[in-house]
Amino acid sequence: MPSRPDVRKVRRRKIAAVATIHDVAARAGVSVATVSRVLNGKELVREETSRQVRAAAKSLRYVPNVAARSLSIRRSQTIGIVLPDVHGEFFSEVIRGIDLAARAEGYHILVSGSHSDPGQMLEVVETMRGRVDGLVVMAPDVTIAPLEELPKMPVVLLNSSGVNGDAITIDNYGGARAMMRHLHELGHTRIAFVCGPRHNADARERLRGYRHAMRGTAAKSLRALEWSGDFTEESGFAAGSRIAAQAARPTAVFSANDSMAVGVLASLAAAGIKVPEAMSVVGFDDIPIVRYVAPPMTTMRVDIAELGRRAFALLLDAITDPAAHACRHERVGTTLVVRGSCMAPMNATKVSTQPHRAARGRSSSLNKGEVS
Amino acid sequence: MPSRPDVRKVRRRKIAAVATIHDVAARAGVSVATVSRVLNGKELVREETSRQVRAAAKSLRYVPNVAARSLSIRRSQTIGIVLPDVHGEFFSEVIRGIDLAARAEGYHILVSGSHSDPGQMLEVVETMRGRVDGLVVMAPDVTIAPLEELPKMPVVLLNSSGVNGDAITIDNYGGARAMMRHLHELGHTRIAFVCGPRHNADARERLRGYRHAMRGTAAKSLRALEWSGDFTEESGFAAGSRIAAQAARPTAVFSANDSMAVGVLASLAAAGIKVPEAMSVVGFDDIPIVRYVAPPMTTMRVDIAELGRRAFALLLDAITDPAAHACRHERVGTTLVVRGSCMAPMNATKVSTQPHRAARGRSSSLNKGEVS
DNA sequence: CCGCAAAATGTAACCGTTTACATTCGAGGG
DNA sequence: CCCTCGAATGTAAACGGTTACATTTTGCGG
Repeated sequence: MPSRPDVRKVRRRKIAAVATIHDVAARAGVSVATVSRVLNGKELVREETSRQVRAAAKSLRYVPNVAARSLSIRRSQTIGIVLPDVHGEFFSEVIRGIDLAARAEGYHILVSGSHSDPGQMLEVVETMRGRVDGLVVMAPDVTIAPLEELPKMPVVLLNSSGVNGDAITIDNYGGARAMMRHLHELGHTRIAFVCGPRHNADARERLRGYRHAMRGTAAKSLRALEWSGDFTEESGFAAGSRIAAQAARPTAVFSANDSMAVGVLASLAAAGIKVPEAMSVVGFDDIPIVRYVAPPMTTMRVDIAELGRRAFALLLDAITDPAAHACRHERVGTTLVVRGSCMAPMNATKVSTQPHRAARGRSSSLNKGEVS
Repeated sequence: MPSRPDVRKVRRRKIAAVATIHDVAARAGVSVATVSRVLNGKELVREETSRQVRAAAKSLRYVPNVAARSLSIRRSQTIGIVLPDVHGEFFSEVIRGIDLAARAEGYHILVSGSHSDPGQMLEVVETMRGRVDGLVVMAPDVTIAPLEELPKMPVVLLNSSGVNGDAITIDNYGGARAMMRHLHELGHTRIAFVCGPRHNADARERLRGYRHAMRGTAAKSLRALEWSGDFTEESGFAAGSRIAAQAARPTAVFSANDSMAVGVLASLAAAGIKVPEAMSVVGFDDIPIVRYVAPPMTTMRVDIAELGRRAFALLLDAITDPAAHACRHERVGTTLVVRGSCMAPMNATKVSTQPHRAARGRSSSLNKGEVS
């Protein structure tokens, strides 16, 4: 059966609609090794040969087969991003930041979202094995523990409480303290707080910052000023409604994130409570929309895209040299953005009229007034 | 040199930290073919053997190497999503919709955003070749023409004007008509329109719907009622400010998307014009935030996640059977969501008090009042 | 007990690269 | 003119699966 091989060859060639490195080699009159060398630009090749190869590749519209390449070099030039339920501007900003940074380095990104429980997340991570060189995992409310089982794959955690690996977090505590300082300086003492999800790391830190700041004030029954929420507009609306219905209202409401603050604003409007005259409202994150609610909202800006950028940078370092890579925990700062949603309470004297200093720590800086 | 091969073998085995199909085969005492058969569940294997193989795989924590698999079967089980500059809730919703649908079918998604010009997009698409089995391309303002060059890769266009391939679009025209009908029935005749980007397909269709509806009215100098915008809050704010400054103001403003409508709302608030008493404002898209602005906004809902889902379904069909696949152009409907941002103009009589019918065509339906 | 089809399993080619090592080429020194 | 030594290039073995085809078992009627 000397004809069998030929039959196969022919069939294969027909199926292969795209040129392979062999076709390029044949066309250029060189070997596949040379083609590979030219195209990867690593080793010595005569200029003349190089030109011919490049010409052949172009004329055949040759594009290397990525699967074969990854198989051979054991790298996929792709990183995975695993997110909890993807929605809202926060996540899309993170993706955007990573995407930009990754593309600049020739990396692709594989995205998977909508994971509420660790089990499902782990499953997805499993299916990503071999497909990605590293992972950015955003799991603000699950422990990292299950991820530890992953074999030899660089992972960067976003906004997680895990401390054993690479991680990038927002300076939530510092930001919350800075916001409280701002409110205090305006003269507020009865400040309510709308909490985020109980198991969310960001939410917890913001709450911690709030509580720390409240400790020094004269307000009694502090817990009575805290309202539960889950980072959604709805929950903010609900909390705001309850606050509005109170007899002795606080003079300011600090919401653990902007989405809830928007909900608070809507509920106060519905209750006929004027903002900021009757009550000040502030948020956290500086999502784009808060600039356009009425009144424009004072908030702590978090540079989310920067978060993504830094995460990729860290991951890339871990990927390129796993041995030399030292685990790091970076923190991105926050910036106070003052808009129209707060003012000094009606019958209270301002504590201080001079501009307050930048928030404690290098990671928080101050920015009065609208930013571009 | 009989020892060379051995040296290699040993080195390889050390490097290979993860088990391969050969390891599983050895452990189970069968051939690799059998392991492959068991794991893919396609062909006949004795139950007993199957059990052993599965046990061996589990004990070795075997995970197939995707690169090898793609190389062999010429499929990557991955689809690519190419978007223009990724930001805002719209894009994250699209991704979410596709992600959910894709995961259910065992597909992964490779995302690339932030492409403003066709050239850059084409470049990205090129680097995705071989990495993905198909593409969802969202290019509302570039022609499909350059994408035609792509060799044999299924592509589904989102919100594009190209008509030659698979595509999914929003029923922008029908939605705009339905919204205008709503405004007319409230008694509005002088209705301003804030346009989207000039080359954006969605924006154009919405404008077309608006213009068609205005044709029948008594309003003269129709173009004077149209204001330019680019889908951003800023541009909406700017347009709103100019409208507010006019002598003879319109009684309603129809914004080509919600983001701009939010900007319009903010500008009217700043100008002291009450909404909806002095002026009605409506948008398009029903992004989550518009429920929480003051007043809550009336808008045309677009089920964006559904858009993503449908896009994936179409793509999957094209991928699984390219030959039998017939190019389709699907359209997703819109739904009127009435909230508090519009009412009958002050000194005008309502044209009709009876509830209007569903928008013309099966793709638009009517929904009065808040939806869940 | 034999023969034989069907079922189960094994063998090895192939997918398209990369790359260690082998080979060839050409120039300069002896 | 031969030898040596780099530089340039070629050869072929991986990478880890899938699968067509070959081979071995099984089950069963005769």
